[in-house]
Amino acid sequence: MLEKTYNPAEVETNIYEKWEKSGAFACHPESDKDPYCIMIPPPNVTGNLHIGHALTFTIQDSLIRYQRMKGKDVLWQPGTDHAGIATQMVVERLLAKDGISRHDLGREKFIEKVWEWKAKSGGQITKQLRRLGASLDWPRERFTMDEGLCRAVRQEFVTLYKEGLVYRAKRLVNWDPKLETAISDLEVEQRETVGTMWYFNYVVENEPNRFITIATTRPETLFGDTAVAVSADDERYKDLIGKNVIIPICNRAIPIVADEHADPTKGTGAVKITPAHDFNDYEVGKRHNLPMINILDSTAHLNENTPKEYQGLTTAEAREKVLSDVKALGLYVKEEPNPMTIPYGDRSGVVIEPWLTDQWFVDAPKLAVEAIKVVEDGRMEFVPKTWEKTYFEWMRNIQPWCVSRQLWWGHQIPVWYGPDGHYFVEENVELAQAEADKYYGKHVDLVQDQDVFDTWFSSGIWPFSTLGWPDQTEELKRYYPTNVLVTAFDIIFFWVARMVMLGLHFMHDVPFKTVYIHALVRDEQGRKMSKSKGNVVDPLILADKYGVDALRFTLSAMAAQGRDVCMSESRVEGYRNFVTKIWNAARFCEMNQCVAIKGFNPKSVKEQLNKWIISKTSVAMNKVATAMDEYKFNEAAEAGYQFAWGTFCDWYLEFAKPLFNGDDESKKAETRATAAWVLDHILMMLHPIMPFVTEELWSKGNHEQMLISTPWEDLSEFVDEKAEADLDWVVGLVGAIRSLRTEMNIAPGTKIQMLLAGANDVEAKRLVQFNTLIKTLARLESAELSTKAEDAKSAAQVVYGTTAVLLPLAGFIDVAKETERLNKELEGLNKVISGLEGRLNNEAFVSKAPEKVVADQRVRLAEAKSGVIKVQEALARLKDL
RNA sequence: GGGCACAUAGCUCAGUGGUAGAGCAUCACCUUCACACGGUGGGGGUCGCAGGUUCGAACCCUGCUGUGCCCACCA
Repeated sequence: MLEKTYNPAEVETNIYEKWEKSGAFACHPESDKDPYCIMIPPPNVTGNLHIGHALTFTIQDSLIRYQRMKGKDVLWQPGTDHAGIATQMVVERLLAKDGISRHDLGREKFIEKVWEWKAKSGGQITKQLRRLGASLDWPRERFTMDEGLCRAVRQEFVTLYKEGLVYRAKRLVNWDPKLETAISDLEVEQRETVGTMWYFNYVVENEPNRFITIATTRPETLFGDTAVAVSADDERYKDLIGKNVIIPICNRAIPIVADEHADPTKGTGAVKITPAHDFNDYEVGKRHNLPMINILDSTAHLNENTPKEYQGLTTAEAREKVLSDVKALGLYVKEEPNPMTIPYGDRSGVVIEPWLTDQWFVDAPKLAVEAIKVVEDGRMEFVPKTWEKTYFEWMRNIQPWCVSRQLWWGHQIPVWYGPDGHYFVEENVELAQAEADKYYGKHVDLVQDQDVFDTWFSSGIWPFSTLGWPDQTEELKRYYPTNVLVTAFDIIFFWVARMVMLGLHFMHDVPFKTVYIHALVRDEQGRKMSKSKGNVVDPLILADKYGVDALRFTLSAMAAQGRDVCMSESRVEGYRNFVTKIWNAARFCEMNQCVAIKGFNPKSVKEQLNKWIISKTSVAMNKVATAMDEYKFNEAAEAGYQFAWGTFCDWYLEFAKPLFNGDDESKKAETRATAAWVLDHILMMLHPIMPFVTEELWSKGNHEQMLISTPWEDLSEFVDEKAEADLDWVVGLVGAIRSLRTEMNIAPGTKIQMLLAGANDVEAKRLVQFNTLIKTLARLESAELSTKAEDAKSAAQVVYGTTAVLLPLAGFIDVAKETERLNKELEGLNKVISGLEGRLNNEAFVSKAPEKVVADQRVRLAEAKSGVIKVQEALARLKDL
């Protein structure tokens, strides 16, 4: 006997262990089934499951479970990411608590500490994935810094280098002075602020009374100025071009150059050029061969290229000092507020400095060509399609990708330098040493590049590195390209684009055929969740409180395409109730000895009621399947919910009650078997979304295998339109009677008579055939055909299709109230009629609209008209009372 | 500055040319022998605004208003 209420916490752990131990999650490369593969977007190894994870992994697990049931050989590849910057920061913060910096420890010791941290907290996220029910093929779990993947990353880099797609260059990059590393454009966050524009005079060399006024938002960079640019056409400065001006404070002479960058309409039309600290100025500097003076050290303090009294100051301190010094020199003109955006590091939160350094770059523009083409020609598609525009937009404007990071945690770059700076790009030190020995003609000591790769450089090859690449494994051949990548839009650029470029380059095929982009999870008010706002919803707390199934169902039900998912606890509660409802339905079936019969043939059932529910089951299964095939998870969830609750529980089980308790043994047996069969299929169709309660209930049934491994059945052959029409009519009739009863204020327990007027042969037959069902559900003493006009005397009436439902209630009817009610009904019907007539009298509508639509409207008009007559008759009768 | 979304019931959202929907909330009645985490029945919407296309528009087109996001620029 099932417990009175379902206790999710108790069963979830047990069921998951059972699945995992049984090997139900394992892929079978040797099988002859069609493969289906999803690569998990590897979460940060030291991360914690947040609500966004819960959504993306629920979706993936639903797809995986559905495809597994559909008979595919499924691989859901698990793994975690070393997440270079994020992880290094966490460990540095921990060390800082003891007053230690990573530099105190040294690189080797520090990395040891990170591995220790990983060993300690690295299992957290995979435990949480299990809690969520994720059916990942765990024995295949990979880590972006495990031995195989390290080898793959080295090969990736060396191959790209030898193909000329990787190069080393001294360039202006986004420099994070807190983390002391270069970061990519994508890791820079632009924040809007109101800054200040300052105007200074630069005195013209040898002409003490002449000066040029420049405008700047960064006065402190003046020590790095190497020119002042004006427009060649600017009349104000034409004669100054070629002359020098003197930088205030440091009194260095720099030339005035003509350059297109200077816009006569902005500022004063004269702009100071600081090539080493501004991306635009850098381009100007290159055009005019200007020196590039770096005035900052790696922590954004002023360096030895600035006057002594400035050295060691922060940029903010330097700015104040420059301002007061310039004012003291009498060269200050004015200042005004200036709205502007300032770059911040998305991890460190500090202001990013453009800084001139040597870095490794991947020739992304070249790799992007094919990556654009595959989406254009449909070899890869985005769902929803609208994201393709975003993808194109970015790919067509892609910049070289800086892949080196001045961090310690990550894949150290496989480049070795000789004493003279000559370098050797090889997969390991032995190969590099051999090359170096050859090159120098003797043994020399090599030093490996101190930098590591951008994390995305390793996750970019995730779809094939996890399958064994560069070895040509069976798995690689079988599961690449994968079927779908599921992710939120925020990492299309970071990750998706890189995987496509690298997948196409190394595997000569797309990494996945479909990219499904789901919504971001927001709070109830639609705000982005963030720790600082304190509106973070912890999925695990919800899971503990309401059960994982309720959480998963909520996320699926809200995962409509292209929308944000707003998480509200009341929704979770509502779906927890649904889980309970299923549980109780199963309990009810159990109480009535509804046992699944092996070899039960739905085609053999005789009762129309049973044919009806079997047909409805078939339709529901197909709805769920279609929705899953189209990534419409909300529709899949809704179809299962409506069928299980709205059809099976609300109607079928109620209909079945008298049969369960009836005397007809064969009817009883058939109904019991049917109920068990339908319940099993409800468990089946809900399993991908709510795996735990369904498996638990399945395990109590008469089954040899677990639900997770049970094939999804196509039940299309059991659709029975006749049965559906019959019972749907009964359902509608009962609804009409119930509604009328309530309006007439008849106590729910009171049994009354019902007469049906105006029924045709089919309806008359149904009334007889389903008499017991109708009486039971509508709480009637009798349900019969009306044969004579007097039946309608003192009866309350409601129109149902072309029939009239009569409840003889002599003495109970409040004439005034009933008149009002009928008039309201009449009004509604007349409104419908005038609308339909207007349409049908329109020549253009009748001739141009599809036949089916026109015919449909005619039927509705006829129904409404017969309804009007019936209501009018009822009104006339009331007058006689 | 360029681009992409979005605006439907009190709330959260489905609905892409043919009778405006769901869940939650709300109201009334019901402790009926699976379930009060329940049952039954209600109420509630000029589908952001203005035009246009169409026999017919929440849906397609144009403009407007508002909201969100992305990218770029910013002396």
